[in-house]
Amino acid sequence: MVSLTAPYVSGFLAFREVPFLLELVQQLREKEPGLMPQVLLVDGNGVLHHRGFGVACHLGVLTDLPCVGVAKKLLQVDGLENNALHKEKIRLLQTRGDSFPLLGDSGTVLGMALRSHDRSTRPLYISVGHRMSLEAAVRLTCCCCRFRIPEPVRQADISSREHIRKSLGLPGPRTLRSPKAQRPVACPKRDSGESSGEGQPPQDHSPGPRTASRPGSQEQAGKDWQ
DNA sequence: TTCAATCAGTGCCACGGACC
DNA sequence: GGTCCGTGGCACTGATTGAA
Repeated sequence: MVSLTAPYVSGFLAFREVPFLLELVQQLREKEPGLMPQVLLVDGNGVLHHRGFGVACHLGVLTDLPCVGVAKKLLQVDGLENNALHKEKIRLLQTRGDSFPLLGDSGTVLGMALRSHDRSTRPLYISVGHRMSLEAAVRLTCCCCRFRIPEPVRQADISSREHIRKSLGLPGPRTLRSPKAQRPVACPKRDSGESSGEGQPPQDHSPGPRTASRPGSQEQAGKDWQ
């Protein structure tokens, strides 16, 4: 379990999470070199980013491993918008493996929208992170999909949530899905009062807002799935 | 200048539906 | 009928914008 001290800033996810991911990759390289992944699937964007250098690029460059950015929502950069035309293109994705390029106003293809599962109507947004072509990234991601989310990312997400629950002593999933009161109030709004009240999760784990650190969300990706 | 509303990106969770 | 998964919605952040 790691504690994220850097605040979340939209578009700067890499600065918040990459140091921890890099450390884990380095630990793996030293202690279990046989388990080193050949490719990293990152829950985030690569070149599909405001500055063309998202978290997948950061991690790929620092680890020198091939890296793919897999986003679940469209990052609206370089003229890319989740508008009616985009939704129409999504609608035309009929079966698993169908995709269309994400062409920015600058004329460059920033990534691909991929239908990863027959039952899924929402695409994944694949972008190049490091040392990999877009076509290979799309093929690899598609091959990793049992469901909509690539299995490495999905398993990492499930494992991290379970780890958090155990660490915080929270009940398992779907056992205490109480109404909003149970939702952790990370940081009360400006003048909403300091009365945090009960029903709050333990505070010592989280130095800042959005503290529920998600250890191993991305880093697990490469470890478990090769 | 201050405050409220809005925006975009992200994480979390309840709900509905598919599958066994 | 129970379990599992995807989707949509809500809450959070900082930035931006417009009104008072």
